[in-house]
Amino acid sequence: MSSENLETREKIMRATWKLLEESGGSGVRMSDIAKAAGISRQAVYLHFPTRADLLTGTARYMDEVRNIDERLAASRKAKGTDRLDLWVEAWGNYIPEIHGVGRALIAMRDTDDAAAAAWNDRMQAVRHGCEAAVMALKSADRLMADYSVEQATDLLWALLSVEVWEKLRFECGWSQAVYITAVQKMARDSLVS
Amino acid sequence: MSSENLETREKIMRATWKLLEESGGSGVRMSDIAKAAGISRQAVYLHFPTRADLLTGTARYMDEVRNIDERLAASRKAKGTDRLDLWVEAWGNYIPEIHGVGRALIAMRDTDDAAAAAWNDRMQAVRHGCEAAVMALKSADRLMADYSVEQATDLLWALLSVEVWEKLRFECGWSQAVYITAVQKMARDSLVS
DNA sequence: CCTTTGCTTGACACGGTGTAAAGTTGACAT
DNA sequence: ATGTCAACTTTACACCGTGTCAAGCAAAGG
Repeated sequence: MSSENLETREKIMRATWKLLEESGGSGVRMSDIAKAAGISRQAVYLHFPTRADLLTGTARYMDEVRNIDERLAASRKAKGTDRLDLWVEAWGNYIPEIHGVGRALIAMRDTDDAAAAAWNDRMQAVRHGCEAAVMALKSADRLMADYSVEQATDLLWALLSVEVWEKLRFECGWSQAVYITAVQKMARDSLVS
Repeated sequence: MSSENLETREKIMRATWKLLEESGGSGVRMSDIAKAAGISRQAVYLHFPTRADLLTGTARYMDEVRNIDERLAASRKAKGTDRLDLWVEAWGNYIPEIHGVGRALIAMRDTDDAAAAAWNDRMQAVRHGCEAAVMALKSADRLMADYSVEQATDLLWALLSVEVWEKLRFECGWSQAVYITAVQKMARDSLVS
């Protein structure tokens, strides 16, 4: 019952995840999700009061299932330039997995404050990763002279944004592997002295 | 009458422009535009059958008024590295002026094919500018060894995207001047050998 | 004076989100 | 066996923004 409750909640989030992944993050309605989860549309609203709640809930759920913390941990052990490379690789390889939900949240940002807050929150976490990588450079005295830590963090963060990933992967037709190596190189060339 | 016609059309586009600029490109409805233009909502549809038509029409109108071709021409005369710097500056300084309409078109991309096509078309023009700048580097034998012209173009194009500009200017709080110099430097560091 | 053109007014269809209320079903407790 | 509670279903509807439709009005211009 309470377990049934959790199972349904999970079914909804899995359906959301799947549909958003398949569609690239657009054109997925609440009714589509309900149908895919095998329940009524209203049941979805019973578990998630609004669309934004569903999306953020699903995003959290994905982090949990995919164990984001652990996957990003590897880069934390490295020093200096290695850390930058590993960070780019770790986050860059995580983007494709969250892309669908990310795109949906980004699309809602304009009209829905809750969605905007949820996405900003997640991106703030990414920024911390960027900052840590930049700090590692600074500690090794390899940070490009002209930039402050903050500026370098901002640049790296923008370079690693989902939007840039989308452009390169889809509009430019890059493979994921090429994306990773090119962005690693670009980060090195522009941030490491 | 036919001149009255043109005047009304222009009034609509000016209102669209103004409202989108003020709002940052979101939350502007057809009725808001009509009110701002001092006409009825239906009159807007008389001149622009759909929202996408209005946005693309306004974008074209802005190019015309702001004389984009001429402004981007300056960079075309320069050679090698200078050309890259000038191109980044020219386009980078044009972004804030088209940002409102751009944001609105980007927001419609997911649901409206016409909007997507219009925006892609404009971005393709920007890509050509990027390509020309990269070719100039190549001609001067200063293009970073590891990249093909196409790859370098893609990278520069992504770096110069409206989305990156938005992130740095608004989310990171950069000034326009800092944005220009930092992106110029980043482009040089990563594309010039 | 009559037609055409540009606009207004008011009504309405549609799609998607979110709400409200009454009904069904099954688990569990007494 | 009976009653209760929770999860879910069904149906209906409000709201908003886009886009459509039709009738009417006012002014320019033959």
